[in-house]
Amino acid sequence: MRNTIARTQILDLITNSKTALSHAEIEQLLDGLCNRVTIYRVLDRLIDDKLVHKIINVDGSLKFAACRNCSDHHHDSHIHFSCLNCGSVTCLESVEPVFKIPRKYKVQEVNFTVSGLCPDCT
Amino acid sequence: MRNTIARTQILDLITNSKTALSHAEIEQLLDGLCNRVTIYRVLDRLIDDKLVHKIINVDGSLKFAACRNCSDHHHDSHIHFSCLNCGSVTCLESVEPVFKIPRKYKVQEVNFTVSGLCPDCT
DNA sequence: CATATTAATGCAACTATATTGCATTTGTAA
DNA sequence: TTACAAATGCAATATAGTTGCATTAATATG
Ligand SMILES: [Mn+2]
Ligand SMILES: [Mn+2]
Ligand SMILES: [Zn+2]
Ligand SMILES: [Zn+2]
Repeated sequence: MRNTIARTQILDLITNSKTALSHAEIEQLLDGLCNRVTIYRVLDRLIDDKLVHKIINVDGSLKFAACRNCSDHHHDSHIHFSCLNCGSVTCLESVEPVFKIPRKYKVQEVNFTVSGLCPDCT
Repeated sequence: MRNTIARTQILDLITNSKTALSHAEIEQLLDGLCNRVTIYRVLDRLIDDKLVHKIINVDGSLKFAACRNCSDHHHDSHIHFSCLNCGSVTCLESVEPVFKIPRKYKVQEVNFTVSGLCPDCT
């Protein structure tokens, strides 16, 4: 795992962003720093390294956000809020929903997304 | 809204399926009954008509399942279980998660997916 | 510092999935 | 039975992500 310019920049962007970023947004922010294929590959690596987690939006689009306390395995069971107006996706780190599903299902991962209007768009 | 053969067949397939179906699965089951573009359009209409709801899977793929009690508006705030082994997606109609997010967010829709192993794959 | 090793990158081609425009077909109301 | 618009088929197009391979560059080692 090498500390390349692309990796550093992309991780910086994601870490410093208040909201989750899409591949397209990252590409635009990088402004030609690297090829779009490299962005895909760097994102994959950052996820493997537990530095970033992937969010599947309500419209099926993907967003990426920084991980907190995911050193050995991803545990982003928090809710993601997706604004239907501005398209922003925010990690609500402190909100973990409570649910109970039949014992016969073995739960491994969780993806909770709530959509509506964010504070800026209300 | 006309009652065409394609519409009837696709709705039948979805209604009678224990698990949610993807576009590809529907296409295969229909075995050439209609063009794949028609399947996309019929699915859109069925969703508009509140007869079917769309599920965004953990891998970003789409699945379609029959609605229950969604005559005037969709209210599928139940959990969906996505099996990482066989790929099946099941509506857990009775499971509605409890969560509380800051008042400044206006919630409209909800998409909860839990992944792991389904009863058949345990 | 110089060099060797191989991870990472760029590029082009390819794949998979979904959408659009338009001519034709078909369901249904009159 | 006819007229009209909804629905369909088909081809073209769009969008997103993947792959193979030659080249570049990060880092470990002497
Ligand atoms: Mn998150
Ligand atoms: Mn459902
Ligand atoms: Zn917003
Ligand atoms: Zn299964």
